[in-house]
Amino acid sequence: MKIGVSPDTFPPRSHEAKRNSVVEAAASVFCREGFAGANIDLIAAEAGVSRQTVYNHHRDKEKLFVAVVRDLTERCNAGIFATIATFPDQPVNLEADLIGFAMRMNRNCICNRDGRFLRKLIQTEGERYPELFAEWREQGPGRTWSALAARFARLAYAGHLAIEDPDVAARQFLALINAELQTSFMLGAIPEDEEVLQSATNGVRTFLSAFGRQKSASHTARKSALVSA
Amino acid sequence: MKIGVSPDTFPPRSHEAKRNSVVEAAASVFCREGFAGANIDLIAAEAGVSRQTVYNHHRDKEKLFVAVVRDLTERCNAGIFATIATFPDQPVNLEADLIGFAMRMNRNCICNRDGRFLRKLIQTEGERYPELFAEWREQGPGRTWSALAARFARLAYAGHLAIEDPDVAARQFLALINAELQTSFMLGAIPEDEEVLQSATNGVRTFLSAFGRQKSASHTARKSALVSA
DNA sequence: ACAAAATTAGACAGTCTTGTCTAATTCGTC
DNA sequence: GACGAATTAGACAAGACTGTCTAATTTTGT
Repeated sequence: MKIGVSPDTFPPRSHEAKRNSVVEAAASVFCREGFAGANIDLIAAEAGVSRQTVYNHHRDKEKLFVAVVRDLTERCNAGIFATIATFPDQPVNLEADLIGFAMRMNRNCICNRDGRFLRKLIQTEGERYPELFAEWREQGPGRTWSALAARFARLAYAGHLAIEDPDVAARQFLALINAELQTSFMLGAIPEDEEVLQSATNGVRTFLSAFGRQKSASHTARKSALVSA
Repeated sequence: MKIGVSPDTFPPRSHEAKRNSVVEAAASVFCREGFAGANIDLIAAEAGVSRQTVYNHHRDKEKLFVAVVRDLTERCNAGIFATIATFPDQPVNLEADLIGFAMRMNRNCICNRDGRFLRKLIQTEGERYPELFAEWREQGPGRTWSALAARFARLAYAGHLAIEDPDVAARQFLALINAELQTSFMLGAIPEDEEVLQSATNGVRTFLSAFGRQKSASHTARKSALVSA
C-alpha cells in the first residue's frame, strides 16, 4: 500500500509497529471489558490489523494478556524512576518543590494512560495470575518505594525533614498527595489538573506539618495559604 | 424450619433466603470473574439453587448485577455509619482512641467482605454503569466523608486538634491509615491484622503530628514509640 | 389435606467467541 | 522486478453461554 492518497488510508506499518499496535489496542480493550469480555476481533479492529495477525504475534488470548501486562509494567516503572530522578534533593522552597514533584508523579506515573491501565488490570485480574503480579509487585512497588524512601532519607539527613522511618514516610507521602483523588481512581476517571494540584498541595502541606523541621509550614499558621479550589 | 436429618441435607430455605443466597453468590462470582466472565450456572450452583430460580428472582444478568451492587452499597454504608458512630468524640487518650477507630474502620468497612467486593465491582464495572455508580458516589463517599469530617470538626472545636479544613483532614485521615495497605488492596488480598494495625498506628501518628495540638505526638519525639512490625 | 405458588432438572434455540485453516494479496529485500 | 515472508478476509468447527420453555416435584398458606 503506497502512501495514502485518500485521507482515511494510513501508511503501512512495520512488523514491530503492528506488534505495538496490537499490544496497545489489547491494553485498552482488556481494561474496558475485562479479560473474559475482551473480544479478539475488537482488539484486531482497534489495532487496524486482521485477527490472524493477532494470533501470529501472540499465540493466544492469555499470552497476549501477559504481554500487555509486562509491557505496561516496564513502561510504568521506567516512568516512575525517571520521575523519581527529578526529586528535589537540594530544595530551594521545600513546599513548592515537593508540590512540583508530586504533580510530576501524578501526571507522569499515576494518572497517565499506562498508569491507569496497569492499575486496572492488576485490580481486575490480579488474582488470576499470581506469579505475573508477584513479579510486578517486586519490580514495581518494591523497588520504587525504596527508591523514593532513599530520597526522603537524604532530605532528612540534610536537615530539611525530621523523618524517622523513610519507608513509612514515602508511602504516606504517596497516600497523602492522592488522598483527594481516590474516588476518581475507583471509577477509572481522569482527574482534572486542578483536582490533582489541589490534592498534591494539601497533601504536601500536611506532610510538611508532620515531618517538616521549621514550623513555618505548620497547620496552625497556614490558614491564609489554603488552596482556592 | 426443621433441622436437617442427614448431615449433607440442608434445611429448606424461604423465598427471601433464596433471594439472598443468589445475591451473595452473584457478588462473589461477579467479583472473581468480572461481569462478562460470570456464569449464571455457576452462580446458581454456588447459591444452591436452580438456574431458573435465578431468572425468576432477577429478570436477567444485568438486573442481577444491579441488585448486587445496590445490596452491597446499602450494607457498606450502614456499616460505615455504624462505625462512624463509634468515633471518639471525648477522647481519653487521643492517639490510642484514634487508632482504635481506625482499626474498626478498616476491619468493619474496608477490609471486610462487603467492602472488598463493592470496591472491586466499582473498579471493574464502574464505567459500564455510570448512573448506578453515580448513585453510590453520592450516598457513599459523599455522605460518609462529610459525616467523618463533622466528627473531626468537633474534635477540633473541643481543642483536641488544629484542623483547618475538616473535609481535607477526613480524607487525609483515611488515606494515611491505609497508606501501607495499598498493594494488598490492589491485588484484592485480605491484609493480616498486624499489617492493618501497623498501617493504622503509623497513619494516626503522622496525622497527629500534622494536626495534633500538643507536641507530645510529634515525630521528633516518638522515636521509641515506633510500631515494631 | 389441598390448592396455589415456587422450585427443579433438563432440553433447547440462538448467539457469540476462540483458534485454525486456506487462498489471495501485499510487503520487505535483494 | 522477483522471491520469500507477512498480512488479509473469510470460512469454519468446537465449545460456551444466555434466556426460554416444559413437565415434574416441592413448598407454602389456609
